[in-house]
Amino acid sequence: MNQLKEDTEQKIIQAAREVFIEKGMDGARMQEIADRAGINKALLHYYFRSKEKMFDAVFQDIAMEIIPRFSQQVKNTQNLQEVIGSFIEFYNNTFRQNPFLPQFFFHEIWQHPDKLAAFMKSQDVDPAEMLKKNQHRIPQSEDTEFLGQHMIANILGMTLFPHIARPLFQRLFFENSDVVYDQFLAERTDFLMKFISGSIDLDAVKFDENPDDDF
Amino acid sequence: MNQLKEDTEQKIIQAAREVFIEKGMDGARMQEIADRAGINKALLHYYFRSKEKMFDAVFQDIAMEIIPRFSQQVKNTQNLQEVIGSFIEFYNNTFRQNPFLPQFFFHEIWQHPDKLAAFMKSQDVDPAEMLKKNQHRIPQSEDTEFLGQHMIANILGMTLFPHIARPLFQRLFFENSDVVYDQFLAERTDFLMKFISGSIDLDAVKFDENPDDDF
DNA sequence: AAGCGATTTAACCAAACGGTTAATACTAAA
DNA sequence: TTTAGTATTAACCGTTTGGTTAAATCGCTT
Repeated sequence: MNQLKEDTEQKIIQAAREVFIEKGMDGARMQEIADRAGINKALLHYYFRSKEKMFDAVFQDIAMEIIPRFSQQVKNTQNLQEVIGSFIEFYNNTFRQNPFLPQFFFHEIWQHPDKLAAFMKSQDVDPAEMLKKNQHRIPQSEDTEFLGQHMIANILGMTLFPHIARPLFQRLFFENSDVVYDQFLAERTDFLMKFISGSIDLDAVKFDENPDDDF
Repeated sequence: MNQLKEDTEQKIIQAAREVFIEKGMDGARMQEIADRAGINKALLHYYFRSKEKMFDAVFQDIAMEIIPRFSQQVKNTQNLQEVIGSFIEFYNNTFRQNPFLPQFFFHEIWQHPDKLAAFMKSQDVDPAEMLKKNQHRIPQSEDTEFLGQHMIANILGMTLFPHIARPLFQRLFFENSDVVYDQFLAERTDFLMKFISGSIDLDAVKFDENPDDDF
């Protein structure tokens, strides 16, 4: 009985997860979640009292799955190269399996930033503190006091972008081919590592002086 | 009369724009749009037949405002440095004024990618073609045939990220201070230009070997 | 097999939603 | 000032929505 209960709860969470991620909190319908879970709609309210509470549970479920796994992966690395490498690989794997996930997270970032930040704190995930701890190892720049923040933004941005913009980017630059895009993503880890360590010569890159090109 | 008509139409579009951007297509309510425009709800259907058509109009309105302005700004530049510079500046300005805009675009990217791609084509905005035109000026790499795509992803990612993740990023790394974050954004153009041209020495950046740090 | 709490369902509900209608107010031309 | 078309509104409508309820079913204990 207890086993069955856990079972249904998991079926519901799984279905809710799919729908919430694909459609967003507002676009999701309780009926569709019930249908996908293969149960009656009233059961949703039996397990989770309201749509909002259900969404929170789903979010927690997802975050608990992603954040600690990522956190541990980073912990086991020591220099920047390693961090970046495992970081990019982690995201490539995660998002290839769950394409809607980034959009889902960004929606939360904008609609409930405090809740999200509080959740991270509650899980002892505190990037700022980690930055502070390593401040003395980051070279001082006369240009900025935010070198660490800039670099984190760079790495996150470059890693995430091909995933969060995939549908458009794939259409614009890869003839909408999944295969080619996956190839592009696969070689990206190496490319970024080289790019970040400054070994790619960009002075050679010049744009056409012909002014009639679009974009 | 014609003047008044244009007036109300603009009032509606303006209000709809706000609500759609803040709440998304699904989260937006026709009543709220009417309220913000200071008119009766039925008028919305008088000008735009349905919610969906109204959303399309709003989207077109926004896209027509952003894309050509950006397109022109890029056209007037010749080398990569200039492109990147004007590009970053453009986004910093645009998104500081419309913080919800990136989220809005990404939602469209995932929910209606074909519509978006078609719209760009209809506006003669074709980044792929521009890339092809300049292919011979991009250095050939033995590692990848997608150097151009990688670089565009890098620049877009690094530029956009601090905007699309702002609520969380600002809380985690800037004690949620608008002033400090704006300062961070302001110095970012310079930082990125230097970073991209490879003049920032990252070999000096090493992470602490102490394994008990979070993140 | 009877009893009992936990689980599941069909039927229902009030509120909110996008959209319609019919009547009114406005504007400009005659 | 009448008239005709446009713009605007109040009231209404059917549907969908998240949520409730009361009854049925299941699984276990005695």
